Amino acid sequence: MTSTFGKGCHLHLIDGSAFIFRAYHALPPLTRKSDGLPIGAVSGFCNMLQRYVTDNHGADAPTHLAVIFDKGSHTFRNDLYDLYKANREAMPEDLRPQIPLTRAATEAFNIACKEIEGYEADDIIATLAVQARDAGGRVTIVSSDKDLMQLVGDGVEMLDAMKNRRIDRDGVFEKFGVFPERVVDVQALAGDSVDNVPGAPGIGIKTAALLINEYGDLDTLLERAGEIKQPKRRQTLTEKRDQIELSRKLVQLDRDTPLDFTLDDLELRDPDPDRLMAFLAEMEFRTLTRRIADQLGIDPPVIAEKPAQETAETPPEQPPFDAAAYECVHDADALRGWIDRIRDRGRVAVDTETTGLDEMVAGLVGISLCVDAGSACYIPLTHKAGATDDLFGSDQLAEGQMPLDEALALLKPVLEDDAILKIGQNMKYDAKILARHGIDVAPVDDTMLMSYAMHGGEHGHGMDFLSDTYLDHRPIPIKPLLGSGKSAITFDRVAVDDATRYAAEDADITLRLWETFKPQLHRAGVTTVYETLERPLIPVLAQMEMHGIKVDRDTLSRMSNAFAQKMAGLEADLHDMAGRDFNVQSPAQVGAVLFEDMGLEGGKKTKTGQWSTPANVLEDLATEHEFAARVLDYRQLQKLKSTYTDALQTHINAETGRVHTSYSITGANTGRLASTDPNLQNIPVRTEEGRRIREAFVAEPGNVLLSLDYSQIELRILAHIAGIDALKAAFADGQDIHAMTASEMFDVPLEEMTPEVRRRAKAINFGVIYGISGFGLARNLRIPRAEAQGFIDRYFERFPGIRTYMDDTIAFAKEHGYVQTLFGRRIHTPEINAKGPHAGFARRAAINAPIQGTAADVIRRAMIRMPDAIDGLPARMLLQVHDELLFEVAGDAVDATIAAARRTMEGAADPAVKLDVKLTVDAGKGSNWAEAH
DNA sequence: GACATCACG
DNA sequence: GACGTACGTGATGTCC
Repeated sequence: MTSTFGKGCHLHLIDGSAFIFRAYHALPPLTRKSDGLPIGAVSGFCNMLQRYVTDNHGADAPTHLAVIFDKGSHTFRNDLYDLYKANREAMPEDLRPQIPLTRAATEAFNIACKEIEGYEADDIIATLAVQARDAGGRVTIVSSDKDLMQLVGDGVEMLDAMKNRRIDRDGVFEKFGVFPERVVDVQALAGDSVDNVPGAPGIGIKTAALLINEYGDLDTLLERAGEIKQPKRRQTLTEKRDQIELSRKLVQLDRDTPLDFTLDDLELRDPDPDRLMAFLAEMEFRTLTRRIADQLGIDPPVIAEKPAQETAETPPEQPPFDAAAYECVHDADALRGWIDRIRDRGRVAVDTETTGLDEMVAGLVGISLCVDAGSACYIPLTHKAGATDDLFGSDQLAEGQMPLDEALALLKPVLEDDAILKIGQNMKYDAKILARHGIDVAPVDDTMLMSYAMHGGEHGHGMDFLSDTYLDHRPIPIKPLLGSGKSAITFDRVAVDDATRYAAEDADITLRLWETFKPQLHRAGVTTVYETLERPLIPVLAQMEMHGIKVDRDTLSRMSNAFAQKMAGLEADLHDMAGRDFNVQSPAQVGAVLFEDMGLEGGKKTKTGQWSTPANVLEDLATEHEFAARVLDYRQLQKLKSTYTDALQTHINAETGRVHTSYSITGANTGRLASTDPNLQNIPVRTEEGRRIREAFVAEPGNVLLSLDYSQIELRILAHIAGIDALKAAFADGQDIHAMTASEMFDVPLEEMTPEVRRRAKAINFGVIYGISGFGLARNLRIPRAEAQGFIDRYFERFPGIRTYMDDTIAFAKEHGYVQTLFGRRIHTPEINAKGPHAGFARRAAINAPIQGTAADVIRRAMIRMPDAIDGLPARMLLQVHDELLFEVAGDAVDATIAAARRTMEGAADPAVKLDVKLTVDAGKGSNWAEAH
């Protein structure tokens, strides 16, 4: 029987974050012996919890106890002020994986462990403290955070566990110069640099307390600010009134946080010895396990002295693969059994089987699940009965399958449960398939993204390769099941037995890869990259892809017809000029006409022995020869028609009327995204004719397309990374960066700059980013190689930091086998120590990767924050084109959306990286993409 | 399926 | 002294 909280009860509330950080900083970086998982903070946390419970037996002993944690990074305070806590340092790499373990530790001690999405721990503490006080009980808040001091009084005290000092009303007065009732007023004026609360500039705690004590409270002070004698203070309080009142809202704790539990749920409980011992043993805390076992009067469990693993590649011990052991789930009872096991384990590998690769169209055929290595099942859902050529049975569902709706209804609570981790290989695919059936999968882990974070640049990240490499197991190939060519079938035509072996194995492999990769992430130093740049991108991209962009078929169709007509005319002209028929689309045949029939000099052959006729060669010939000019015209139209105006029409989704690209998170080694099916990152823009294709990308009626793009982001990042003061200054002054470079290099004053000189400097600026060579620049500018080399020498002379950056980067790559972005993304450069021409490529790629990769990281960060930033606005993020984000927004919210999106993009590096160069974003709007860009 | 070409940042 | 040479992508058509 539990009693009701009231007089005589004493609630202790532990600020979980404070405990964790103290434990982290108090202890050396210990790691778990068996696998190297960092465990120091968890160890310290457990020690502190254990001591707290056993040492508190006197008059202040708790009758109720809870550890309160923060949850989610976005709270109502971010809505009030988006810079709230914006300058907080990123969490240390080796602490991040320990956070969930501290919650597990609290639960293992059988202490109430509470957190509420969207609220800070301080608000929950405030609410509980007020409830307990109102019920007539005592409260001890275990924290030294001054933000909590506003709660002290009437039986509420704070305990600074570090100094073992209790803080009452007098203690608060000592700290703030006012009693708890007025602490918020003082904080509103003084601000807080740690949480980035602005306050009143120039006023600290001392002055704030003085003013509050003189005028009584903040409202009175602000009302009567005009009476203040000191002119500076008077001006500040008058002019910064809004900022001060905002600051008050930020520091005021919410005492009405909605709680899904009561004070009575926090009653002190004895730990369950088995559970506690199991946890401590799993963490391999030998000393602590023994000490607590002694206290509980039980025998400590034996913790095996497992040797540290030899290499990071050694997979954990796992049972052999056994396709015969996979279960085919036919009914609800069997599925419930699996769901119980999933809930038990708190995690599950999931894989969906579908009728195709286009997630917007493909039908769901079955789902496979795996809870432990070797223990997997397949749930067939929409397999068709009989042979494919069976005229009568072919569209009937096969027997022994659960109704789709019933299976999904059972799975939905699990797939959406916050406490159950869903593991996938390329989870964005499965998430989109399930989203079309009303299931919002979360939280997720993705083995493909883990591999990308650890091994980007080393190899691909497909499941077959990963399984072969890291599990030493070749998966069942899909080819024999589906066939190929004309006779290929879709997965719903695969026999259920075969499907079970194939699909369940995929889930099994995924789980084993996860068990292999998870502990390796921090050893590879990429936990933060995975957690902040990869994993959170999954739902963001899934939403963008599912929303799609409206493309007007009529516009494209009309353009296709116009192109076809022009091309037919050009083709006839070209045949006339050649004096014979030939295929204009064949470079080899064009070359034959030019260099054989017409006998032109200077033709080069490709490595396969065919005539080479790339655009730059034809351009050189075009001044003299009409034929070459017409071939170029033809090729441009051919490209626009086949790749864009024709192909895009086939990508318009029949249901949505929109085009849904698919972004590959792991597609580019540098961290850039890649867009496929269709590629919407290479829609023409550089020529007038091509740009018109963008007119077909339109907003819905009443809406507008917005385009926001980073201005010169890679050059800005180069200026920061290489520390080029002249470039930094030019960006700070908002100068034309290419003109500045030209002026500096060629000694031409800015006001006398010619377009030609500027063009050369621009080519050099870009060349630098790409790992410039005299040959490459010469070809690009069509100048003699010696002259190009002269420009480069001059450039390095004027901006010596560039040379240093290049040399240092290559030296780093040679030593470590990878280079890094400012955010810690690692791009491996396996060829850097190779001999021969390979090395040249690898060197230039190594020089480019930190720059291109940092820019890619920046826009990823912006994209991940964007849904929150535009929350509440009638706006959607549609596309990403490397340095550009495209939005669709209702006409009346254009300005608000531009403001929110620009702020998010320009501040995307903060707080993890403090750039020496500000990022600026240009915005455009219009009814179509051509206008908006 | 490799190659050449060309669209984008 | 020669070698090849701007970075990162995806889609299309030819040719074998």
